Amino acid sequence: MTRTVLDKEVRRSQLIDASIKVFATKGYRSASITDIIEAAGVARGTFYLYFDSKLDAFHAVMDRFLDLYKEVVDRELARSYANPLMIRSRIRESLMEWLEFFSRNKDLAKVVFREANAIDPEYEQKWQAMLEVCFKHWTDSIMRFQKVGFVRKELDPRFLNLCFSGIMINVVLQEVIPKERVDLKKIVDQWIEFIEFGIKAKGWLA
Amino acid sequence: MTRTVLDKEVRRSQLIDASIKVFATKGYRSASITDIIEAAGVARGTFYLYFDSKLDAFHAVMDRFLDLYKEVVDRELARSYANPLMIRSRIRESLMEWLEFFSRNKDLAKVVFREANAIDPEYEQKWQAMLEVCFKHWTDSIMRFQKVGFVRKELDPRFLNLCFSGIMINVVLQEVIPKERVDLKKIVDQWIEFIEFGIKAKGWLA
Amino acid sequence: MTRTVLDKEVRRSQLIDASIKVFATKGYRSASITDIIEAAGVARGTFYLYFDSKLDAFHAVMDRFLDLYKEVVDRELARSYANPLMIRSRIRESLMEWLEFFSRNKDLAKVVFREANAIDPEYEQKWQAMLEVCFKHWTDSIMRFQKVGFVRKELDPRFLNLCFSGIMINVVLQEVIPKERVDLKKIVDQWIEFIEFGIKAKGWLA
Amino acid sequence: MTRTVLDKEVRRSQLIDASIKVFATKGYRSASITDIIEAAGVARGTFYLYFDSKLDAFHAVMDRFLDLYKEVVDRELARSYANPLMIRSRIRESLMEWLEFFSRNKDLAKVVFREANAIDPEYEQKWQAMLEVCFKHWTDSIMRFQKVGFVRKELDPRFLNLCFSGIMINVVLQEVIPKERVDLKKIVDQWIEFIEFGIKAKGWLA
DNA sequence: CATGAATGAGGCTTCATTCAT
DNA sequence: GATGAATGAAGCCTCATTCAT
Repeated sequence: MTRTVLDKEVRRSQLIDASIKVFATKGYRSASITDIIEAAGVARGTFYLYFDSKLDAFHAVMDRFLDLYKEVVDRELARSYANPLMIRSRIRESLMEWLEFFSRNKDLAKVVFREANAIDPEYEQKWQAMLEVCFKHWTDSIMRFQKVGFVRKELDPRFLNLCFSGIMINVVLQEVIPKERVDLKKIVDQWIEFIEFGIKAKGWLA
Repeated sequence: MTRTVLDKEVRRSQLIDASIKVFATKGYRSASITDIIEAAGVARGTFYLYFDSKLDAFHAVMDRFLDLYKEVVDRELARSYANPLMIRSRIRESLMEWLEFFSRNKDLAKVVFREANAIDPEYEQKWQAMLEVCFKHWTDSIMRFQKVGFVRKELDPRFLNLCFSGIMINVVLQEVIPKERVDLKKIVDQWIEFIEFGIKAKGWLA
Repeated sequence: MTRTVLDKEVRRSQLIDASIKVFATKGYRSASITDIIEAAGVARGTFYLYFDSKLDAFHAVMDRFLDLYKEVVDRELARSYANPLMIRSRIRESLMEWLEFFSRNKDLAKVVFREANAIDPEYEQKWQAMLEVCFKHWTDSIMRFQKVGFVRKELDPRFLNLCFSGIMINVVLQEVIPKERVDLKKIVDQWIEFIEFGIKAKGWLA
Repeated sequence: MTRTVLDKEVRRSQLIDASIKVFATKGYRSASITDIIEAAGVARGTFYLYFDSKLDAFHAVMDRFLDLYKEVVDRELARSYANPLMIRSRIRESLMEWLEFFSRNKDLAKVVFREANAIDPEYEQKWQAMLEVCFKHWTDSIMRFQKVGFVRKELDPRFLNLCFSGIMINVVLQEVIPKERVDLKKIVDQWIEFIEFGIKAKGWLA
């Protein structure tokens, strides 16, 4: 009907936005092209002008996520952990930043965390690659902290990473995303409290 | 084709088995009835003799899971935590049992943990009910341990639960399921070590 | 489950009864074997012990109808129309008897009249044959009445037959079958009044 | 395949045409979407672009019929019956027009008259509504003629209507539709002759 | 570039019929 | 004979993708 000519990148971005929203709401498999083009206010054919397929749009969504993700990682890498006295506050800052990042991009986080486990033969491969990118950074950090002496050496970094990412995913999915307003600071407090000292009460025998 | 008449319960069980395998491999949405009946070596109509629909088969899979799950819970509840000196070893036992349970039922675990987050309006309701059943028990345990004095009172049980279940899901999904042979004992050791004392090295300043 | 051994003819008749009821309620196409065996309280396999197929059962139903139909025809043929003075009352009797017949066998009538027009490639042929049997008798009667001089010779017997059967079908379908209690005598009165003298008022000009 | 883009209304009309033909040949229940799309020379998906379901297509067919039907009714209502001397010729005209209408739209007539009695829970409601529309007009006419004095007052209009519609249906179904060329005028002559004066020969005693 | 009608593979489900028990 | 589990062809419908305009 009314046809609007937009800058290619703008239109593409607009389509990715719509895809994110739709994938977040319905999940990759249940989402239909119709959903996406309706959300984007665009004709069917237009979708295929910017993506080769539904899967391709999904890839674009993940790439979008990766880009944003990397930004956070870069900021984190820029932070200096040289001063041992500041390590704890730095970790707190980092955690906060991640939570804020996921909180800012709820729909995107929804897609990524939800589809992450939803085995879909179609995008399996891309997923694995993406997860690797995401989690490599975390494992690296842990190992660095062990070298510095902040984290106990008897803990397996890979296992710790499983714990941390599991917590992150669960917290984001169950707390951050569903609630309108969350006190991220409180979450971080609990988080730090738990991972730093564990659950065991001080006085406990043995 | 050759036709084999089986006991109703046996056939039903065989179909559930096939469903579990297929759902584990492809996910609920991607799985087709064709996949299931091929996995079960059964004619199309036979499937509908035992289930009203694909969703119904999925429900049956979840019920199967719940039944097995409850067995573990029951065994756990039977265990006495009266003696404070034994609490740690009891927790170790419990953890081990859960890991063994998921390890024994890898496909089932795959389905449950993966679809758990996959937003599917179709089975949303059943899921919520199921998850509640599953996680209520964990939160209860944590609170009990706090009363006894084993777990620090300043930790929010609900948050701890998020952490524990996140860890469990991630560990099962990334370690237990994909690997042919896993040293569950080693995992439990790390696990206990981490959650009991946290990550922080003893001598660390501040 | 409980198996009852019955005389072959009895069981067959019981199945035909059930078929009639089901076909009357749902129509041939919508009726399922399941409907029939449930109505008959018989196992699936048993149905195929007595009929080759659903169509075969339908044929049996029609044969049942034809048999009953012929009985009425035979009784009618037995009636003498020799005395011209009695022709009108004889016709009245005949009409009454037909209406009573259809009234007695409502379900059967429903099936026959409804499916009569519902073109189903499956039973087309049998239908045509059946209709011919049914209506031949009527045309014969009309022609006989023309010979006797009761019916005007300028009326085409075939056309008259179309009229009569159309009226019969419509009256049975719309009046006799749906109503719990019908005053058949009243219907016959109107009927005779109409076909004997037509609609035109006596005094009407031209 | 080769793809032809048509005006939406044209394509829809083409699909209704195909539906009419298929429903006329096989009946609603036996007709399959495959039949219809083959008759229309269109892909499966195209059908669902224009109808929600098979039932929806059937509704469209009925609506098509109703539209045409109403046209005839309107023309009839426009005709004046004021002059008593012309009533007979007016009725003849009317009858002729109806026959011509059904003759022009044989397939449509087939569908309507045949499915009219076919009990199908699916379209029951729409049918009843449609039949009411169709037959109300006829009963009204009869009553008007009684008031004018043309039709005998002792005849029940409702019953007469059953007779007339029964005749119409039967004549159309058995004479007009199956025969390649029918002399409609002859039919109307016989028809008028019969309903006006009835069957009884003048001289007949009593 | 944009549009949206058209396509057809493939998914879910029904149900007449068969056959092992 | 009777039973009912098993079969699979065939029906309805969806939806990712294509392509004429």
